[in-house]
Amino acid sequence: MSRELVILNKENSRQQRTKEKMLNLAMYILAKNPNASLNEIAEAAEVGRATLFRYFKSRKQLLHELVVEADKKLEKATRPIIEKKLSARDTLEEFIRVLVPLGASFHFLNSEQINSEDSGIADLYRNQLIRLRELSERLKAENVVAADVPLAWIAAVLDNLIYTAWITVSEGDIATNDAPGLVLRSFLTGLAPQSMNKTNPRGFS
Amino acid sequence: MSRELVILNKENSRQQRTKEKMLNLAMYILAKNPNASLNEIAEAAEVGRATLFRYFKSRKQLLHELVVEADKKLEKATRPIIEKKLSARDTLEEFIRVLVPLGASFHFLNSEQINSEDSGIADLYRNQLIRLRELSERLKAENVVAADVPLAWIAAVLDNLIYTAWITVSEGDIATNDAPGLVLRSFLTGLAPQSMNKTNPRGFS
DNA sequence: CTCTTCTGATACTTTAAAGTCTCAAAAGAG
DNA sequence: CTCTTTTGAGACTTTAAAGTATCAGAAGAG
Repeated sequence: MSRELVILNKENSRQQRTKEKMLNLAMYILAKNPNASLNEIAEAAEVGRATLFRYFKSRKQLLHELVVEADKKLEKATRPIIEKKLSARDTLEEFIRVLVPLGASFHFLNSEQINSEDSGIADLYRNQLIRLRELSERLKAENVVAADVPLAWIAAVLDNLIYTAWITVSEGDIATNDAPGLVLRSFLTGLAPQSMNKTNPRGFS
Repeated sequence: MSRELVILNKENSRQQRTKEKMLNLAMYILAKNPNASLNEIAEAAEVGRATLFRYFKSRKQLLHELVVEADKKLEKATRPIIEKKLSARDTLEEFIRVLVPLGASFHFLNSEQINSEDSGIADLYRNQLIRLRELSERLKAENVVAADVPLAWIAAVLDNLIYTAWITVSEGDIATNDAPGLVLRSFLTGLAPQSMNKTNPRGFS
């Protein structure tokens, strides 16, 4: 008769791919509209509603897995950067580069929509906030950001610029490759023309 | 027997005040969480759920009135500025000053949550977008913003900075009076120190 | 104080989305 | 091709929020 009763993901099976597709599209849809119905998500992922429920026993669990997923992606993207022990300025630059394409995950984890109950999740959320705050502190300490700017403002602006970039790209209004440069530039020197002798901050053109 | 069957708002009656309280709190709550339940809104406004339904026959109508309200407020705040025919730079400054305190209305009207169906509303929404876009265009034309920055990015950043300011203030993280300055500064010159040389400009302490 | 208006509480119905179940058929593996 | 796994469709139940109705009592006007 049949084998295992447990659904075991076998390396890179069909199940694995289906699940990933659902997670990806769910992230995409929910980042844009946090209260999208499971119907919309299933439709976007091109699977039946039943399949969604086969892999996630409830909306809550889907959300949970998305958060864990988002955390994993962000961790994987940012840890190598931190380990390079660059200057705050260079860390910022590399952070922006990797975070803009992860805008959905990033904003998703940063948004408060989720943290209600679910103790384990609150930690990931808190970690994320702490990371942002730490970077903000270093930027101030190393004089990359002016001393008189409140920490809360630095973190909030960074978060929002990254999310704005992601959404603007995903709606086709600006080019993917322009986005990180625009974020860095907006954040550090603003959008006014660099009238004086200011040199273009390195790297971004 | 009793008088009018129609509920007629008599200048500044109790009804008037109740309704305004509900509209204000609804705006506040919904700006933070677009899918808050009517229960939460009623609670925040300190009225019974029944009263909410007395004044707004459905959630949809509440939303509708909120949009109209938001549009009125924004119109009232910005029209005088436009009529002054200032430079783009000064217009921007005055816009930011009046829009930050109206952050909830502003972002509410700008968010896409609503525009579904309801033809009349779509117009207000479109007008709002056009106003933002026009300002962005003028900023570019008058060289307040660098020529190579995409219009979509200017408008998006402006929208988001204003909303971020409002929410940061309303959560108590930055002072009300600091907010417009931070927005203008972030937008035009960014958060980096304004000094010419990279090393500490202020010498020792 | 008296009479009317307005409100809050509560119990009720309706609706839309969440969640369950079944089955036939598509997709893969051998 | 055959046999097994996995899926999509759709019918069904449950749940939570939307929406309705009623009524007793608070608030306000004269």
